[in-house]
Formats: sequence, C-alpha cells, structure tokens
Amino acid sequence: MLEITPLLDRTSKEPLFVQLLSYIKKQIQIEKIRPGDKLPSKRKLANHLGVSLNTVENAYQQLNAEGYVQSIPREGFFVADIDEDWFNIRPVKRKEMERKTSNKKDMYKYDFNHGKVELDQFPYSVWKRLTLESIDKQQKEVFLNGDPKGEWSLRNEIANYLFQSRGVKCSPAQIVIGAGTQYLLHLLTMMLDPSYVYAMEDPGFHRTRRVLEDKGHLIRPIPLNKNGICIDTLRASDATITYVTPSHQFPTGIIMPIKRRIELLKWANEVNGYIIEDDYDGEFRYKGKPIPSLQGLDNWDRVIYLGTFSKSLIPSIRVSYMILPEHLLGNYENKLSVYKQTVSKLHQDTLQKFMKNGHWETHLNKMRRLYRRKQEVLISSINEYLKDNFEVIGEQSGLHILLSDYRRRSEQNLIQMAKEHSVKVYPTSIYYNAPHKINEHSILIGFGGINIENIHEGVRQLSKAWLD
Amino acid sequence: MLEITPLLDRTSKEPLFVQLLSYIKKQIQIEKIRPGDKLPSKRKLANHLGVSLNTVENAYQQLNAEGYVQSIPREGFFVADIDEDWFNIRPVKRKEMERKTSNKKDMYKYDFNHGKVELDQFPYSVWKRLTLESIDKQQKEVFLNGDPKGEWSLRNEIANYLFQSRGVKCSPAQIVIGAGTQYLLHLLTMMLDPSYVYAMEDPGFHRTRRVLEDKGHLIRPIPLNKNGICIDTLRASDATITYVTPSHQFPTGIIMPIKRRIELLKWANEVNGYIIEDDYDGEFRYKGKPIPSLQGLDNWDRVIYLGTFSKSLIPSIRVSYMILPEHLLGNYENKLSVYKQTVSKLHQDTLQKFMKNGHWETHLNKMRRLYRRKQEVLISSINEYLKDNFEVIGEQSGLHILLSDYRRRSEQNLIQMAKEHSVKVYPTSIYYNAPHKINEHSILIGFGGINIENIHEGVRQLSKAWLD
DNA sequence: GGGTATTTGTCCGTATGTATG
DNA sequence: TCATACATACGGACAAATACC
Repeated sequence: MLEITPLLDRTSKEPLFVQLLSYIKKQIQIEKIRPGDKLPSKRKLANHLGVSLNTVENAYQQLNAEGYVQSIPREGFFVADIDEDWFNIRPVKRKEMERKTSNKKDMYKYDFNHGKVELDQFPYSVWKRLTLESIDKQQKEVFLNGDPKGEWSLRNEIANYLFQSRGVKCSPAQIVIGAGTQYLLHLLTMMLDPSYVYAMEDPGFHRTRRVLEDKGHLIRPIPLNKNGICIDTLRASDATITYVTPSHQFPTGIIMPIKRRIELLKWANEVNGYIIEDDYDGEFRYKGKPIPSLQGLDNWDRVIYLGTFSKSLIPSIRVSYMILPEHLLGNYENKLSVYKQTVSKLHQDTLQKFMKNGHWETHLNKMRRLYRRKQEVLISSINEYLKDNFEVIGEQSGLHILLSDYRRRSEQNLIQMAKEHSVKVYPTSIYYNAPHKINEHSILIGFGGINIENIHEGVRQLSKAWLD
Repeated sequence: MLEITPLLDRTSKEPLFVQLLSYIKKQIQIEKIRPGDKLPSKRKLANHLGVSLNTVENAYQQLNAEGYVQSIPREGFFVADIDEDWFNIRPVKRKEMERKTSNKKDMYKYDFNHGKVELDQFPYSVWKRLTLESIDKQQKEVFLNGDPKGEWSLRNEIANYLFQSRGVKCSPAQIVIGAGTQYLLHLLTMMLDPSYVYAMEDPGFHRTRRVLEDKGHLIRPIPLNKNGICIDTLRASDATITYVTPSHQFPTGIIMPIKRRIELLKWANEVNGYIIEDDYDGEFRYKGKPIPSLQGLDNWDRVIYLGTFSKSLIPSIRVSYMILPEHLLGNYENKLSVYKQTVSKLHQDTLQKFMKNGHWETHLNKMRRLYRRKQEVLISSINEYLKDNFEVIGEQSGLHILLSDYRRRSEQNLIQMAKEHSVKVYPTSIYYNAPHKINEHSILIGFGGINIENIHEGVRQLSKAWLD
C-alpha cells in the first residue's frame, strides 16, 4: 500500500492542498511513487492526513490537470506513465550571475563618446506635462494597439517637419515608425526582394553592417573619396542597393556635395535599385549652406530615407522612422503588416503633441545652438593644443569629428595614452569592412554627451597624453 | 434541468446576490419555477453565472428565510409548496437592451476578437503616478540609453515573478527584454546558428510562422494529437528547434501534460537542439492553479522561454522578454549586444516600480478574476444556446476557445453568417501550415477584448445566425 | 453466480479567513 | 469601516465499481 505522509504545516501561508500537491509531485519525481501506481483514495488519504476530503481532492485535481495522474471514476487515481528517469538527472550547474559593475565609465574624467547626446537640455517638464495629458485624455485609446506603421497624427507631424527642415517630400502614408534604425533596417530588408545586393560606404556605420550581415547579405564595401562614396567603384560592383550617410558621412564626416548626390541617384535609377539614406544627424549643421536630402532630390523614387529622434530629442524613447517610396507601399502591406508597431503608443502620442505645439522646433534650435557651441569649444581647444600634430576631419556638422595623427601612431596606442590621462576617445578602424587590414590613425571624438565645461580640459589632457 | 439565467449587472449598485434573489423570486412567481423543483446546486449555478459560490449561497439563504425554498442538507434546495394563486401574476415584459455602438468603424456589435485584451481595468492612475515618479526622480537616468538586454532592476523583478508564478528558473542575466515577441524571435534566430532547422506546431501561431519564414527558414509543421505536438513526427523530422505553446496551445487550447513535456525535453537534448516555449497567456488558468512552465522542468538548458506583458498588462507599452539558457549568453554578447534595447526606458522604469510595489500581483489577480468571469459567462451562454450543435474546445485557460461545428459547415460560411448578425468571429484555418488544404470547421472565439455584458447577447446572436 | 457491503470519485451544503473597493 | 466576493477547508450524500461472502 502506497504511503503518502507529507509534513503538513497548518501554520504555513501555503495552502494545505498545495503542500500536498508538491509533496506528491516530488514523490513521483523521485520514484517513490511509480507509473501505474494507484494513489490512495481521497477518503483514505484525507483520513490518514487528518485533512478534509476536499483538500485532497484539490491536490488530486491539480495533479490530474498537470498530467501526473489520471482519474478513473469510481476506481481511483493512477500515476501516469511518465518518464521518471527525467527527474533523476543532475541539473546542470548554474552559476550565480553577478551584475556587472558599471564603474568603467567613471574611470574616465573626460569621455568623448559619440552616440551619447546632451540630456540636460531635454525639456522634462514639457514632456512630463504632455505625457500626463496623453494618459489622462486618451486613457484607453493610448493604450490600445495602434497602426503597425505608427500613429497617423505623428506621421503627419513628421512629414511636415521633414519637408520644412530637410526638404524631404513624402506623405504620412509613406512613413513607417519603429523602435530604432536597426529595427527599421531589419524590416526594410524583409520587404525587399532578397536578390538585391547591398553596398555600404567603407568605412561606414558598423551597426548597419551588422544588421545586413546578420540577415545573410554579403556587403560590397565601397571606398570613399573626398566627396563621399566612390560612384565608379559602386558602378563597377554588382550592388543594387547602397546605404549612405550623405549629410555627415559616418565616421569621416564628409558632406556629400550635390553633384555626387545626383550621380548616386542616377546610379540607383540605372540599376533599378535603391539608396538607403541614413540622416542620423542631419539636423546638426554648423557651417555653409544646407544641402537638401537625397530623398528631396530624387525624382525616380529610388531613395529610402531613415531618420531618428534618438540624437535630436532623446534616445530612450526609441522613436525612429523610415520613408518608403510610394511604389513600395504595396510591398509593406503584403509582407510587413503582420509586424506590430514597436514604439510605445504613449510616446507616439506625446511626441505628436510635442511637435504640434511647436516644442520640437524650439528644442531643435536650442540643441543646434548648444552643439554648435560645444563644437566651437572643441575645435578651438584643438587648435590651441593639438593643431600642429593632428588634422581635424569632418567639422562641418554632426556630433563628432575625427582627429588624424600626422605622426601616424596607431589607433590603439593613442587610445591607450589618452586613457592614462583619464580621457576616453574612440577608434575608427571598427567601421571598416575588414578592420584587421586597416592601419588607421584617426581617432573619433564625440562631443554630444560631454559637458561643455569639460571639453577644453579634456583636450588639454589629450595634448598631454599625446604630445608630451 | 432548471435553467436560471438572470441578467446580472456588476456595475449596478444592487449587490449581485440581491439581483439573483429577486430574479429567482420572480421566476417562482411567474411559475417558471414550480413547487417541488430542485434549484441548481449552489456550485453549478455559481459556475453557470460566473459568480462566487457565496453569492449564490446568500441568495439561497435569503430565499430560504423568506420561505420560498427549503434547504435539505446534503441534498439541495427545493421550491416550497406554496399556493400558486398567491401571487398576482403579471407577465414580465422583456426589454431588449440594445446598446448601440456609436462608432462607425465598428461594423460589428459583438467582436469576439482574440488578441484584444481588457483595457478598462488597467490601473491608469497608479501607472500615471509611477510614470511621473520615473520622470521626476530619475530625469537624466531614465532618458539615457540603457542596457541592451533591458534594465537590470526590471529583469530582476521579472525573474522573481516568473519563479514564483510560473516555476521558471533563471537569473536576471538570462533575461532579454524587447519590444514584442516577434522582435525577440527575430533576435533569437539571429544569435542561433542558421543551420538549425525549425519546427512548429501545426496549427500554430501564425505570427511566429511569419517571423521564421521571413528569415528564410523552411518550417517543419508538426501535427498535434490530444496531448499536443506529436513527438514521433517531430523525431522523424530533421528539426532541431521547435516552437511550442504548452500552457495553452494556440489555437487549440491543449494543455501539454507532463509526460509529453518530458518527451519533448528529451527530444531537444537528443538532437542537441532547443525548445522555444511561448507562454503567451500562461497566467490565465481558470480551474486550479496555473500549470508550471516547461522551462522549469528543464535540466539540460534546452528551453528558451518567451513571455509578454501585452496580454496581462497592456499591449501598447510593448514589453516582452525571453529567457536564454546560460550557455547561450555568450552567443548573445557576441552577436546581439550591438542591438540596442527597443523598449522605452521610461516604461521599463515604471514597470519595475509597478512590480516592486506589488501592483503587478494585484493587477494580475484582478485580471485573472475578470477573465474567468468572462470565460464563465461565455461558456454558460454557449451551453445555453449552442450546446447541441457545437463542441467547446480548449476552455481550461487562456483568452480564447474554439467552437467546433457538429454539422461541419465551412469556416467561411459560419463567419459570414455571424457577420450578418453583426457578430465577428475568427477563422482557425489560417493557423495551419497549408491553409488551403485544410477543411476546418472550428471557429475562434476570443473573449479578452469584448465587454462582459455583451458576451451573452453575442452568443445569442450567434445561435440565431447559425441555428435558425 | 448472485446478492451485499465496501470503496471509489463526484457532488453537495457549510464555515472561515482574506482580499477588494 | 464595512459589505461583498473569493479561496480554502470541512463533513456528508450519492451512484457506480469492486470485493467479498
């Protein structure tokens, strides 16, 4: 006769039937109770344990639901034919994962990170107020699942802004909102025929390279000359889609002149392909006349435009967008409409209000001024300390510049020396298609995230690190 | 069998048991219920009406006290033998309480959408307050780009919850947060060797099929038997990864018993592959306790667990998560750490607070209760109107059931007939690997999004559409 | 082999503690 | 605070299956 004698704790917060349940489960697992065995009748067990019939019943029913036992009316409960060996396998040892201490960034006094942006200027109070309005007024609406392409009203604001500010011509219908440029690229490659061959600027934005490579594309690296991507090399390749950053080439900072832009558009039209224009920091231009976006120049609908609020507003709300040519909208509907929108509707709603009420324009102007000041401080500091030893590259726009060492010391060397003076600067070799082959002497200096007061001293430290 | 089906109004100031009481009284007065009749047992009626046992008990006790019925211990309640002429019998006019939906876009009065969830219950004020706190206290922190896997503090809360509630064993380091299950699946397939061969339940979740197909995988469809995915067929295939929904198979609602779970885990170990466990609605089980997860049974770290807050909390904040086996963490770091987190940090922070302060547990309990009530109303309505013509499948848990037509009329036919009565129901054929080959007679009925007051009438309309 | 007592799962009404609003 | 509702636990009635004489 099967003995079931769990230690029941009536004072425990755990209900009796749960205690009984887990006891029996364990007995089955350690083979004290074996497949085919008949469990004691509910009454007998209840009696034996001094609990109510219903308590046992609850436990038995749950065992039944989980498949451990099977009930045969008026006969009994029988242990199911499960593989009891399973539970005697020693679990793989699990190590306690400790949280990585993120003290690394504190090791540096001056961090010229690119990618990081200015956060102090973010209009917290306005954003907070609009967020509240969104939660309050909309309630249910805001928390429903919305349009997979993003809310129409927000797309409308974006279309207006882009036309005014970047010369982009599009209707809201062409805009697809998504959580980050990487994600949008992923969507884009899915909706395009896989037979397209991708090309990228070399050097170029590494995250884009990763997205495309991860999707199984072998990327044709196209070198740059002083005006950006080499059209001749591109033309000689078998590429049919090319990813470019014409406003401020990453990382070199080259601004693609209008002539090259038109050549590029012609190429796309000839090969019946596409240009992916990533305007990741096109809002920030400090000298010279603004050059219209490739998309705005395009008469053949060959440009897919990518933009983001991560640099200009705030990274953490994760709002980016892409603009599809009209003739690709059918593709989108066919292939991507099952993919749900990835940006929080609350943020979409808040952002739409933010733009509609003019806060966006105000904010953008403010940021432009601020970054220009930072950039000026950076450049003047460099002129003060590093002028004779380093060349500044790509200072016309964006949130970073390159410093090229006349002495041609290695990138890793320069970074290490800076580190010893508590200054963090960044490599450029990783942006090349074949990093190991590159002998790179340029250092990436971002000024988006660093405090304006620290720039001058940071550069002075760099001079001490690199010149002494 | 005596049918007692009052229209209960939970929003009314009148307590439920009072409503029930007066309804039964009236039924006795108009001789719908006659002397000597046995009232339904308290348990049965409670189940039928979707109310607690005690609610019925209160009503019955009051009837007893007033002399309408007599209680015979351990037998039942019997209507007392009173003079039938005692009451002035007047016909009760049944008013058609037609709630007109003013929304033009809602062509359907009754939409049994699966996927939609209850939004009225979302704790707006708490969420709003926590959102404010997050914006206020953290300021810069909250708007910075964070950990690509998601904030540690949130992952910690999720790990605790999953262990307690779903038996999932993991450390926060194994958790990856992302904007939706589809996106996480995309990440997952990227970090796994492309030579893995994917299998899915057939029928199975169509969005998953799309994600995998879009990534170029040819999916092996594995049929189901009554215990879920067929292990033999799976074993005979060349698959090395299989996607399953063991808690509540989509769409059939099968709960995978322990035996099949172990077989599945053994298979994964033998082929050195993985099981993707999508626990999309595992929180919602209506009889007994929730079934522990597959992940918790796994001793060899072959299970990748997927979960989401979209069903249980709110879809629009886009928070889902996956749990990787420890030995895959290296893969993640190598291949995916360049992919930025897609969930808004503000929402992550708010959610973390929400969970930490116990609101999550409260909310989950509330939702469980609500959905159970909805499900009970749905089932009892079906029993009332459709019992003889349709079989209910998968009613143990989740937010949907299947209705299988005994007459084997075509799916499209049934949907069309329902449409003519302004009821929207959904097909199941689309969840099959080769929909055109399927002759499907099951209809998908979701009850997550429909208002509880509309369920009964919606089913009644269905009966008119399908039976007249 | 047939009748009967016993055992069984299932269902029933009841009581108590606790969460919810 | 208080009414309401639910989870848990209790003891007994029923009919079917089984064991026993």
